[in-house]
Amino acid sequence: LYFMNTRFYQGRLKQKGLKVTPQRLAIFSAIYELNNHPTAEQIFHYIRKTHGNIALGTVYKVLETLADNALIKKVRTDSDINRYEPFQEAHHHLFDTQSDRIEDYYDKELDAILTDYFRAKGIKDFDVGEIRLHISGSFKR
Amino acid sequence: LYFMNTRFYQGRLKQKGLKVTPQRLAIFSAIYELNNHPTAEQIFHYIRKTHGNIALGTVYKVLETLADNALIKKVRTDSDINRYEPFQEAHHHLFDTQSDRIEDYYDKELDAILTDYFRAKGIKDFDVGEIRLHISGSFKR
DNA sequence: CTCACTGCAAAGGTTTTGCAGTGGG
DNA sequence: CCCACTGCAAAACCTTTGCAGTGAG
Repeated sequence: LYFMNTRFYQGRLKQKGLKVTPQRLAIFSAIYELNNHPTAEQIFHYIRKTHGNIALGTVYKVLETLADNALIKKVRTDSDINRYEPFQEAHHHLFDTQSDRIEDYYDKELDAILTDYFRAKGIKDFDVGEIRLHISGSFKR
Repeated sequence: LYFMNTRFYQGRLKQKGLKVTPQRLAIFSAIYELNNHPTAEQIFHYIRKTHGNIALGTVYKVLETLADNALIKKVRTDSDINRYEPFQEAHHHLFDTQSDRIEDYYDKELDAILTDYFRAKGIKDFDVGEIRLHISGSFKR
């Protein structure tokens, strides 16, 4: 997989005119590697193992930079801690009511239904941009 | 309207076995009166006008109590401040990308489409509970 | 070389907690 | 009357900011 390769991250950063630093590479790749909507703290600890002395403040700054450049996305949850995910094509989220687990949910058919529905019906006084489903429930074990 | 009446709030609190205090009545009713997903701070200031010396800590404690008892609901936004709304039948939210405005969106037809869709198709390894749409876009002026 | 980025520590803003005092049932 | 609730202040928590030093381009 291409995103396992450092060049992937270097390329994405350069495309946006951002400097390629070890910290940015580590944080950017950690979000792909952890792959479960990690918090800043989780990314910080994950990186500490391999990147001795990175600062938590740096993690926050890099996350903000990456989000501002549409390389990652902030995910808000019902708890008060922000989580992060790769910036990828539009998708929905499954939230487990019993734990803090979040999974991505892709469904082209559903997206088509929603797009058609809102295109036909519209919403009074509102221009619809992005539609995301927040689906809460429980994962079967 | 019934919710303009103090008895409405007294009744809801008693149903849940909660003590009826002036602070709880003020906070509970403020959420209905403000009617725009207020923050704890906004509720606090609104109540101060009529309730001299209520404490902000009390506002937070009462909001938690009301939410725990399904009398109100926390609404998480893209900012880091929690907002609150009456607990009412399932609905969706319109988020203005340009401001912090949030509006409720009710649509029985849409809900029927979604319910049918997920009942028929299901989601692998997941029991669907509530589905809420997070619709971002902009309000027409 | 230079300016953007990092590390560190301090500050900021929201929410929670502890505890003595009060009042609702 | 008693225990749950309130007020107040301090603390906790996540996140942001300031600044001197570093390193990517």
